[in-house]
Formats: sequence, structure tokens, C-alpha cells
Amino acid sequence: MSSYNREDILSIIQFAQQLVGKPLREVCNPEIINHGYSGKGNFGQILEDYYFKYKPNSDSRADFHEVGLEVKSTALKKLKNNELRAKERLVLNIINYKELVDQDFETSTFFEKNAHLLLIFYLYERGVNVLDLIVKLVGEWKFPETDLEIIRKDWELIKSKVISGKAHELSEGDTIYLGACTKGGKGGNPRPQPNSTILAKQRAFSFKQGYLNYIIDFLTNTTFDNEINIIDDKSLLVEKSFEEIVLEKFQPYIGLTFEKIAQQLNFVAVLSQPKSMYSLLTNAILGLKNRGEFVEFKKAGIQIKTVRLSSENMPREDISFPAFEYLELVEEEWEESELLGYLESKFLFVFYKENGNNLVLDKVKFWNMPQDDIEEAKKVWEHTIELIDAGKIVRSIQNGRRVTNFSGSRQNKVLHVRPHALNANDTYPLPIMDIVTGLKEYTKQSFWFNKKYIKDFIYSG
DNA sequence: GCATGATCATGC
DNA sequence: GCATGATCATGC
Repeated sequence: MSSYNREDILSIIQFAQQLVGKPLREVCNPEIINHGYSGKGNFGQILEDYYFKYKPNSDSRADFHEVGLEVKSTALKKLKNNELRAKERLVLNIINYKELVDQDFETSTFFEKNAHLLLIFYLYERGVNVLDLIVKLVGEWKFPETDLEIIRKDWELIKSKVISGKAHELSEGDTIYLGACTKGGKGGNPRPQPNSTILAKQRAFSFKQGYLNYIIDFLTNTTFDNEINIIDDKSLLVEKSFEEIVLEKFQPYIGLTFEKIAQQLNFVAVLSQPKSMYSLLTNAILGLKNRGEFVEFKKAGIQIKTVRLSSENMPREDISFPAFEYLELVEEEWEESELLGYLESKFLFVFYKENGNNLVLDKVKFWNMPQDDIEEAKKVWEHTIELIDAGKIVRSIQNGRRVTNFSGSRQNKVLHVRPHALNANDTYPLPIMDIVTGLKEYTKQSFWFNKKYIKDFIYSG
């Protein structure tokens, strides 16, 4: 790979960097207005055809394969604080299940094609013509050594699942940085897999959104002083997986009481923080002294959930997701929905169990949601949208309290919908007026994991 | 006792 | 001021 001519590579990158600050319409031949590309990938197709001047193809080799450089364009979104973040994951090459099982990582289609990327980020704006979207950032990307070890293991895990005839059970939450995301719309474009007769959804290798954000931070020289690495030496990853290394950090404290752990870690401060002390203690076990984030968790989109269990293993509380906006929810497609994004992430569950008057660190596990349960959760999402669209959120008002038609914890195995607001007057706008209240706004709500689901399928599962 | 509506606490 | 993780409290 190092035999490629660096000058040729640099000239391509420099050519690409001339895009920064401009839309395609400005930098390409005027005939670009007749481009004829439509659909989601059209920015990339137009870019290749009219700027780089080669026809979009499905060649398994890199775009500029003479120098081993693959061009990828992807969208940024602007947050409320004006920060630029990845709009979604970066989809790489499609996984060919039949070929994957015979490949080795170093010579795999994935690595041959994506070891060296030329990334072009443009700012997405709803309703704006693709030719007028402004390119914000252009840069090259090669994997740092420690990331590459994790990505290699991700790739191996995806391969081993396909070898076991479980391509249909693949999920983005299976892996750390390199995901196997669905590709091909609603039907999932089912295709055969080598060691099972069950058809599997078409999937592609992809960078998790968090990993892409990390690349953006790197390319823009953005640094954070409140982040720590859990793994600082890639040699640790030779013998063990990332998950194993994390779990081992908890091992010395399993079976100890909350107070004992806090004492051993010199963490007296947490005792005065009633609502967040359990999650702060979890952070402390992983080595975070103050508030902050773990680099690998952020890059992988891993969500840490600290759960208090009764002696019967029932969580004290359900677990909430962020409140959803009604106007956005009803516009979503399931495959791109915010909820699916959460459900497909990997979770680290830390369970503290009640033992008399004490709370004891009982169990720690990585978890991600099985496909069947994701399908089950989808029903709640669909039902919620139906209610909002029909203006039938509220069923009645009893003693001043509103009784809603939202899906409760008895209706669905996985999720329910419940208020998530400062109080009942803390609302988001509705697309249409609610029939019972006559209001065009309603108390903020969110999806919640049923605690029974946590008990039966996450803790015990 | 549990499900569900309502609200608190913290940090940015 | 608001988003988010966490928790309270009422009524069946």
C-alpha cells in the first residue's frame, strides 16, 4: 500500500479540497443540471461523474484504485449549538455473504477498498437542491493502529456470524466501530447466505455515526479535555476483545457494596449526588475521576445504563430514551428513525442489586437488541405515529389527569410510551389538534424500555 | 403492587 | 433554558 505514489495521492486530495466552501453547481460543467441522478446517494454519484469525471460503478476495487484511494461523500448536520456532526453512518461496501466467508481481513474486499479514504463532507439542508449543498470538509483517512485492531475484530465477528449461518441475525449493535448496516430500503432486499437457507437482509459495512464524528473531530483538529481512553495500548487487543477488557475492569468490584466500591476508589463525592451517583460510580470504576466521556464508547455509540435491581431482579425503574418531537416522529421512515438508531446501538448494562440495606454490584454485560425484538419495538413506534396522525393521543381526562392511548407496558414486550417532561405543561407541537384536549401541543413523551423486558431479556438473557 | 402520569436534578 | 437521565406518586 505504501508503494502507491504519494504525489499522485496528494494531487487528488488537493483537487478535492478545492470543493470546500462551494456547491457542486459552482465547480462543475454547467451541463451538471441535467445530471439525472436521484435518490439518497445522488450527491456522491454526481460528484464522481461531474467533478472527478469517472462513472459511478460497483467495482469492488477502490475508486482511484491505481493509488488505493476510495472517495466517499457524506452529509453533515448542524446542531442547535452550530456544531457540525455526521448526519448518519457512513455506508461503505456491500457485504457479499458468500465471498466474505472465504476472505482474510488483510486481503478482504472491505480492507482493499477502504483502507485509505478520501472523505468529502457536505452540509445537508432539507429541501435544498443537491447541487447547492455546500462542501464543508475534505480530508483523507487511514485507520490509527488501535482502531484498526478493533475494526479487524468487528470484521471477524461479522464474518463468523455469517459462517455460522446467522447472516439474518446480524445487527449494527454487534460490533464496536465497523457496523453491518442494512441497505436497500424497506424489504431489505433479502438475499441468500452461505450456511443457512434463511434469506438475510442486504447489509453493508459502515462506520458508526459516532466513529464518523470522531473522524470529523480529527480532520478539524477538534479536541476535548474531558475524555479518556479506556484502551491506551493496542497490544492489549491482541489477546482480548474490547468488551473483555472493559468487563475485566469491573471484575474486582463484583459482589461489593456501593459504599465499599466508592471507598476503594476514593469516591466520596458521589454520595452527595443522589440522582447520578450510580452512574458516576460506574464511570469511576472505568477510570474517570470527574465528569467526562470515554473515547471508545463515544466512537462506538455505546450507551452505558446503570440499573438498580430489587432482590427479585426487577429493575426499580424503566429506562427512558430522549423525548421525541411529534412533528419529526411522524415524518420519519423506520429505517432512518431516531428510535431505531438507539435500539441498534450497543449497550453496557451495569446492575446493582439490593441486598438488605445495601446495594451490591451484581452483574455487568454488553448487550444489543436481537432482530426479533427490534421488530417488536417497531410496532410501538408505528402505533405512536398512528395516534399522533389521527389526533387521538388522549382517551379521556380523569381527576384532571389525562389518560392516553399510547402503548403501555402491557401492550408490548419491549417498549412503552410515557411522559418525559418537566411537567404536564412542558410540551412539543402536534401536527394536528388532539380530539379530546383540542390542543395542538402535548406533553413531551419518550419511548421507555419496559423493566420486565430488562429483567427477563437483558439481565437474565 | 403495579402501571402510568407526572416531575426532579443536573449539566451544558 | 433546555435536554436528558433518573425518580416520585397516584389510582386502579
